[in-house]
Amino acid sequence: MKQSQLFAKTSKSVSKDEVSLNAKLLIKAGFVDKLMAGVYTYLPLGLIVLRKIQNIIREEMNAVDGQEILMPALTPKENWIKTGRWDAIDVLFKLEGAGDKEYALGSTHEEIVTPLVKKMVNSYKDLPVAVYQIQDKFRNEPRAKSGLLRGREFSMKDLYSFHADEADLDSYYEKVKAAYLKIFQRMDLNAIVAEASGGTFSKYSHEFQVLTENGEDLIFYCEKCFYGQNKEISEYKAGDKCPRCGAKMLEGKAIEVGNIFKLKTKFSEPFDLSFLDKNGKKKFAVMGCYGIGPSRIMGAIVEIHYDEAGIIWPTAIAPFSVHLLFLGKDDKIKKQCESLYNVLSENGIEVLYDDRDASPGEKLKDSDLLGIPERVIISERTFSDGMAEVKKRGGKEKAKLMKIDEILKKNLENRK
RNA sequence: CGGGCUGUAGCGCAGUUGGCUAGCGCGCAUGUUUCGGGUACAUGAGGUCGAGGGUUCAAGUCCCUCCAGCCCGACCA
Repeated sequence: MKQSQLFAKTSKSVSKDEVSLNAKLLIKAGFVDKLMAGVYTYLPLGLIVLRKIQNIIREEMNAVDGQEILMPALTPKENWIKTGRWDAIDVLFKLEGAGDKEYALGSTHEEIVTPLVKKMVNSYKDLPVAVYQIQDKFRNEPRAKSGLLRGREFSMKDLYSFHADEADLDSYYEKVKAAYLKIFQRMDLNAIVAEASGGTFSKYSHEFQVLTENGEDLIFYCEKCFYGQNKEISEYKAGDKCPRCGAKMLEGKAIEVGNIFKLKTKFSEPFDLSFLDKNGKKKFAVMGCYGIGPSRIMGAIVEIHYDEAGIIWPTAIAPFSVHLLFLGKDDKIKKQCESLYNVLSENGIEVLYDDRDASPGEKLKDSDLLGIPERVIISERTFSDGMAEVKKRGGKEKAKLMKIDEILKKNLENRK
């Protein structure tokens, strides 16, 4: 992509009301635009990042036999009445339609997925089954805040699993837990699995917490084995011994990027999601639900991977893998730069090419701000013998000169 | 939802005890200039002063109501 064509531009300053780090950087760099408190537009670069996050999640959900579906965000009141959550969920957005019909914008989808699965499942032979979707959720938060971390409309992946018995739920639950850890690893996030309130159905749910000063949650975690508990339920204090390995427990602020629950039959009972077992006996399906917030992940990653100059995207979710800069005004050199851009692009390398007629300083600053992992500069200074300067964003290594065709070769290899 | 702060050009801000045609910087347009860390100069476009009401000869400025944004707290199924 040519930077001169990019719809969204960077800005030098950002509204003084933006205090949260992720909002400041993402707005300044032109990844998102705020429409109102807790509601954001994803601009081209931001949308690429969001989609990459969602795709990693999608791959890992498919790998645990999740089947992707897409349920409506607009949902009928009756379903929520059935479970008593029409009044119980105070962040539910409610609205009226034609003929006095009432609706809710989905803040979660148990009320929709359970009757859906009921239509497909009659026998123990139909179980287990797991479906998921990646969709915007709506929650009427009394106080949206912290940029992408707590919004009123936000991207969510929600997986629901259905089992013939609790033992099967338990083993699938562990599988999903492992898949979640893999997802966060792939995005360079160190997630701690923390025990949290399990509601009325099981002792604990599990939260995936990423340590950072700007986190909303307080957790206790073991410095060695990373066993963790949310402070809400924890009886530990900093300095206690870890019950698993005996090392020291620490206290830390963290962002919750995922949460998994064993719902058991809480929803299958009201919707009569039942099946006949081997003995022809009617049983309720046993359920689990598993959520990850891609937009919140995007915010969390910025909160963690940045420096004074801007964002430093982890490779797996960076909007582009190479930021190619042309500095100077020599047309011959610019042509060389352009042909490198063409060759890289034709070979499937994701390149953002700064072809703008802007000063070197401006291009370099913008490049830091955008945070693309590798920067390649072609200018008069480096151009002798077809050389270009290559530098990793955020790394400690110094820039090095490479032949232009080596850069191509290296990128093709990296792609494998 | 309670408490606090804020609202003047796209963004950042100034605007004195109410007083004339509402300014500055960035950005934007045009021209010249410069070209490895937001180059310099010139010219220019851009404003319901958050909205409504009130006080006054006169309101960006004072008063009331509302709206929006941010922060702290509560909340987070």
